[in-house]
Amino acid sequence: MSFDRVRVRIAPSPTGDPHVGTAYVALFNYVFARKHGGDFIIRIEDTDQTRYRGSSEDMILRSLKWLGLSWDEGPDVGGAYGPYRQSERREIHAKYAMQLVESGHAYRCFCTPARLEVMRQEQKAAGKTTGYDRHCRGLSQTETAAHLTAGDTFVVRLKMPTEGKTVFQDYVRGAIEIDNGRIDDQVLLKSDGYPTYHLANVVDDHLMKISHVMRAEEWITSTPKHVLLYQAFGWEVPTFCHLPLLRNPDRSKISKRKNPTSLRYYERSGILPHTLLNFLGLMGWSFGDNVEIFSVAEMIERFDPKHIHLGGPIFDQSKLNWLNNQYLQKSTDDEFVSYIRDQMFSPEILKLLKPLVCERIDRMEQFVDKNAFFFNGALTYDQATLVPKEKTVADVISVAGALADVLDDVYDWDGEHLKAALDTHREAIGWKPKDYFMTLRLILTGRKDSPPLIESIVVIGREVTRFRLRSLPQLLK
RNA sequence: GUCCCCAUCGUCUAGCCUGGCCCAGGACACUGCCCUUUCACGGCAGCGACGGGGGUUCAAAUCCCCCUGGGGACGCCA
Repeated sequence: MSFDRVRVRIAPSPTGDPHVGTAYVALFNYVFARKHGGDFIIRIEDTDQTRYRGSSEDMILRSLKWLGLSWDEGPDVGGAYGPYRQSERREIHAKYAMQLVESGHAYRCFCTPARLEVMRQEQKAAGKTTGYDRHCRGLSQTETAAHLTAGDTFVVRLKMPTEGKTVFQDYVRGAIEIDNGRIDDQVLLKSDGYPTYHLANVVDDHLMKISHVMRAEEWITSTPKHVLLYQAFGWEVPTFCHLPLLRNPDRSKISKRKNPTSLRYYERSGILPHTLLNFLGLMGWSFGDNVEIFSVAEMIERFDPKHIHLGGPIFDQSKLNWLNNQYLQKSTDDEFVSYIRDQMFSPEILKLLKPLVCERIDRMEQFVDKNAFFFNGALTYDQATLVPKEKTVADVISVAGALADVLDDVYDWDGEHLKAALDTHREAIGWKPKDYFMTLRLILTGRKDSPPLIESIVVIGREVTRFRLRSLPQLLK
């Protein structure tokens, strides 16, 4: 291999909560980099303007710092190969895309999203695999020029070979091959001028001298596209290593609807950062010698991606709890004090709580009992009081589920947006305000005498709110 | 549906590459007992798996093939 240095990266997309899957991939990359004295890099892949959330990048970096995974280059610390935010690299990506157009490896496509949608529908109806029909691939220079002068928007697509097969070596899986005929003419540059993941990823990995691409298994199918892209550019292909996907208890790809996925949830619920790292290290990998409890430093000593078990591990909360308990028991007095003080009763949380709780307590002694729900995860419910007259348990469960969906779409977790979302949802389902808000109050705070609902939800946070809403069906069974 | 990946206790896994030491080891969960004024911790014990079928071999959890099952991908999302 001619990469003279191990350089790995994680490429999170700032579209929401910091994800436990990001931490998982980050851990393995981090450990691999440290093991080989290489570099661990964070690159923010914010090329999707429709899903971009401003606060997300900060939260992701914050959560990774909380975990103690430090990076050598990234959007906040810079580095020799920056910028590390793809939105700031648009000109670079556009330049390389046009370079491929000129070299004949790519072409402009003027098909509208509407046309593509119709095409896909037809393909689906005919029972075929969906894929671009290469309508614009054969466009003549004059036809292209006509579109251009007409001001038609276009995307740039990679011209995939129609014959032969593309093979790449996965570091843990061995050779993986796919017939070129089934690889789509991938969009490289979107009509808004932003690159797609495929282009940006390959270009940036090359420019940043990434030697090993360790990412989740879901990328296997598109890896041949990436390989073909490297070849079109004439660049050396890095080593690919696809990690297994974390799973929900039902074995589907881990998702926030079925399992808490936010790192902030684990932080808020009092899982220690080194517990989570240790636990993640147990997913698909084992230390050996029947040792289950180990530090990241110890993991670095033993780690070898070759020994990754490829079955997708279920992210099971009960073993995580056991592990955390082990660490809690082992902690020193000072450590324990700082865990509780910094992670549970942090000044940030207490300051948020102050305006909500102050007028409702006289002696401070009442604080803990009256406000336990701000710190708890799951609550217990009394069905009789939870369900309004004229409503059933099933009604409440369905409202909770629907509301969880609604709140997943609320990107700005503040009073204003939450109020709007709740009002809209309440009207949509036609519940009386009194029933709706009291039921919600009981579900989310567990008591009737809690501080104002919306403000409370803001503090409880997105993760715990979702958790209470989503876990309600089990609790009412 | 098509393609790709995967397959050991309910769960996380060891063993598989380099077949015999495996009638499969550890951990979580669960059950029982012990410790204990309670709960928890801790200790001990128990329950519990090589998906199925063909090969190869003196010998297969380990190698090969098929089936089945699970997952992923099929976007101007990453």
